[in-house]
Amino acid sequence: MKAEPETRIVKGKDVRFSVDDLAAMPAATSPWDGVRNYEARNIMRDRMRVGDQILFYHSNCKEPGVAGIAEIVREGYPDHTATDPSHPYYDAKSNPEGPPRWFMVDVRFVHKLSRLVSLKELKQHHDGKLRNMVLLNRGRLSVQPVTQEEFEFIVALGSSDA
DNA sequence: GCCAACGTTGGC
DNA sequence: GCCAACGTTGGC
Repeated sequence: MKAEPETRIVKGKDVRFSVDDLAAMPAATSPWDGVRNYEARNIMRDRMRVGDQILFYHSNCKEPGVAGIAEIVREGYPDHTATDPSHPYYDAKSNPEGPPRWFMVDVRFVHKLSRLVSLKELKQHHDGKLRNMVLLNRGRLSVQPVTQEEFEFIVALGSSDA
């Protein structure tokens, strides 16, 4: 799951959200709101289960890469920020009276990796263990599937010295 | 700030 | 249902 760790102002509000920001939340837990892509939404709505772990990826920043691990603590439910006109992620096409268009999950901080596993480093394994990784083959999707093998490989990288 | 990749919109 | 125009993502 991708989030932007550096300050970015949308509609007057800072939408920055880093792995440290998650850790600092009450109960180290936060809704993953603001996803406005149907494929990403479907993954949150239909595939994520309580207890699943996710890689917390920092995007659109100085050093993009996997920064930590979180886990799903609440399964897909409507993203109410879509129908709040004052919210940075307001979606004018979402009808508060109709069926919800956008969904979110709640995630809880698990731990940071000992070191950030940068996109640059991930790319070094594009011909190897990360051959099929969606992040490298497709990019541009803010919630995307990761295989068990990819997950373990990246966590192992982030647990060792560079 | 640039721009490639790619998702969405909307006319036809 | 096609596809050109447009908007967004996100690395660099």
